[in-house]
Amino acid sequence: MSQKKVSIKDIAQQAGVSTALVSYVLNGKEKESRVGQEIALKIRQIARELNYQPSYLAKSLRSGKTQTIGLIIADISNPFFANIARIVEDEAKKIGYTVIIGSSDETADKSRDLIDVFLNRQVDGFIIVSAEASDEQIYYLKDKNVSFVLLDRHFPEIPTDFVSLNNYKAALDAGLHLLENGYKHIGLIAYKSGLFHMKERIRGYRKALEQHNVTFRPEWLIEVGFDTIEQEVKAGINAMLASDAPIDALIFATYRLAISGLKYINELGLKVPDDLAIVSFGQAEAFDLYYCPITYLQQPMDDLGKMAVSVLANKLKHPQEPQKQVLMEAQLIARDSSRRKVPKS
Amino acid sequence: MSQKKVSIKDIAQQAGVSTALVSYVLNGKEKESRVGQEIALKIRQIARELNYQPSYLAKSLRSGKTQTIGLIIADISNPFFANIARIVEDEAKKIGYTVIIGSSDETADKSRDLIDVFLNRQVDGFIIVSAEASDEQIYYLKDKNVSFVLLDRHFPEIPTDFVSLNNYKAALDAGLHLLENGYKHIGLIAYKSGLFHMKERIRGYRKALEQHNVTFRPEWLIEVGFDTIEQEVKAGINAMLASDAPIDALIFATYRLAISGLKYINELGLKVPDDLAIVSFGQAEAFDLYYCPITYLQQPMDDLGKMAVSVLANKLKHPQEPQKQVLMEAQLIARDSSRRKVPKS
DNA sequence: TTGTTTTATTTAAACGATTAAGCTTACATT
DNA sequence: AATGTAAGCTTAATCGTTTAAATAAAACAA
Repeated sequence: MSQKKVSIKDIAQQAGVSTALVSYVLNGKEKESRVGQEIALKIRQIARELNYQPSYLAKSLRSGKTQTIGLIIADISNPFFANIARIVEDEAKKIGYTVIIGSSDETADKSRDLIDVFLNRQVDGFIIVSAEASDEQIYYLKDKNVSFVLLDRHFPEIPTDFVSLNNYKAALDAGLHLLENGYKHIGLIAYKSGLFHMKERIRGYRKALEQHNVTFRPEWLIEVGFDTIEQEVKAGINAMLASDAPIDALIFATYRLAISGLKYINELGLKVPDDLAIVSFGQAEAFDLYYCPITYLQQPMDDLGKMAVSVLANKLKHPQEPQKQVLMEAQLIARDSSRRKVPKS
Repeated sequence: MSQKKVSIKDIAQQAGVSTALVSYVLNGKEKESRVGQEIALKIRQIARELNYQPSYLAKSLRSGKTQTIGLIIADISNPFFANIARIVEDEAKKIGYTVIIGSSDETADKSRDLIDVFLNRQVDGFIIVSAEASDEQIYYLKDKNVSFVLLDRHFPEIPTDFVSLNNYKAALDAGLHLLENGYKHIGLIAYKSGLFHMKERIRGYRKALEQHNVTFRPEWLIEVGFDTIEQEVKAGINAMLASDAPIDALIFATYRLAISGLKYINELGLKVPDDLAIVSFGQAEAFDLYYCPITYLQQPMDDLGKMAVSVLANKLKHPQEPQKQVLMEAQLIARDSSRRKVPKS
């Protein structure tokens, strides 16, 4: 960078005053600090002429605030989170915050690393999409008295601010939708996870069956590990189909599971929805492109992102206010993959 | 944040020395600055005990370096760029840099905004995926003597460092692949763009036709505007099919165009590849999921991202070294959507 | 005139680090 | 004894801001 930055000092020199005056004027404190009218005007003028840009570094060092938010998401290669990231970024910029993003890749270790790096960078607060087994980190942050908001996933046993989805209700809706359309043997493929949002999805699914007096079969529920999706999804679908009560409908608890599952369903030559109805969480271009458009639970990404920023911003301004816990509703977008069941001839 | 940060001063106090010594020791300059053995040990010990974390802000203010890279990408909601972002972030972290990401959403205005915000944040350098008509910004940066590397897109008339794809070669390969598999009437859907990478793709496509002595038809080449993809793609495909020489194969110049085009091809009830063979740039889960897996040009995202970071890092260390201009090759992944043409019976 | 306010401005410390330069000792050399 | 020099520290300036406190000058009151 060639042109050495112009500082408050340069302006002061030009105007023939002290740096203090310049600071007062440029921060709009001329009234409180009783700065003269014409000198204020002159300072503003010179600042404009020199194209003065205040140093965030110096400001931050002094104030202890960096106007920076650390966003830790579980997986940036997942379009859902990528979009959330973009929304958070836009929203934060509107209120004068810069966002630094990190992807934990669903591991607690990386997540902890990121938290440390970001704390070192003196972020003012965090928005976090928690990874598996990262609850200890939440305690850590609470302990340090750092402001944060959990997004999309939260820990019911830890009192925190959060913005998340009513996953129970969403899964319940998905199940009821299928049942009402005539499907009785409904499977669910979920992640093997201790995270609450996943458990809630399972709970909702089971509640739907219960409400329609369908007896749950253990082989209908498959929980797969993060790093063995491919194999376990295949094995799971096989088991569901080989059951005494083979499934006629399948719910995927996440977008990624759906992609994996649909690939395999294609391989098997099964026709959606005649052989197997489908509903999935999340949304993806892939769902539109599929020969039979996939019914999905639309998560209000925009609202989730915006709300998270707003809750955090508020928390930063008023640290003592009570915690905000927001649950949003997903919307079921019904399409061909779950259309009313036609009895096989 | 409750526990007030521990500073170099606290350590100095505990050790009963001046802050200078602490700084020397903690920066490994004990030799040059002739610090006593045991006092050095003691300082290190105390630093560890107090869990000292240096303040980036103070360091940066002093040094003028923030160890931060600004990454400006054209569109974070595009999985290709989202992945690039992730790779850049990981790679940068390895060498001690933090990345702040901004999405220009393919507009020069937002891109300029981001550059200003990031400059204000004193990023050490930029990695930029340029938006349309943003060449003036590149001059601006050059003028300011800011270090940057262009990624994926560059301006041939402006001498800069860049890491990009051999788009000409990639498109040529795509065309030749189709021609060699028996397709003669090949269309291309591209963006209406002044950007070089897009022009190169078109040039490569036309070169392929030329090499096989296929006379190019104007209606085979459709260039659509960013914000009218849907309609123009439809109209374009219609025109290509209604031609005197209707197309039997279609190349999409980007992933997003492919998604849009394939949806419409589905609507039309055309069968891939029997009615229409397909090759697309970019890669997407959607391509795998399609009933007929789509042939695509695999961009070496990993290498692109890593190389960009490495070129920038080098530039930051040795600003005077000659510019690095890297062109990488895409790999054609042949799948069913472009399999050898079977003459219609 | 003297004292009290009010107004306008400057001084200087602080944020947390880095680093050139200066200051003591101790010891070796002449 | 005088001088040189190396070792081991400390001092203080600096990066660019903010802001409490001090100061100076002007305005007003008694």
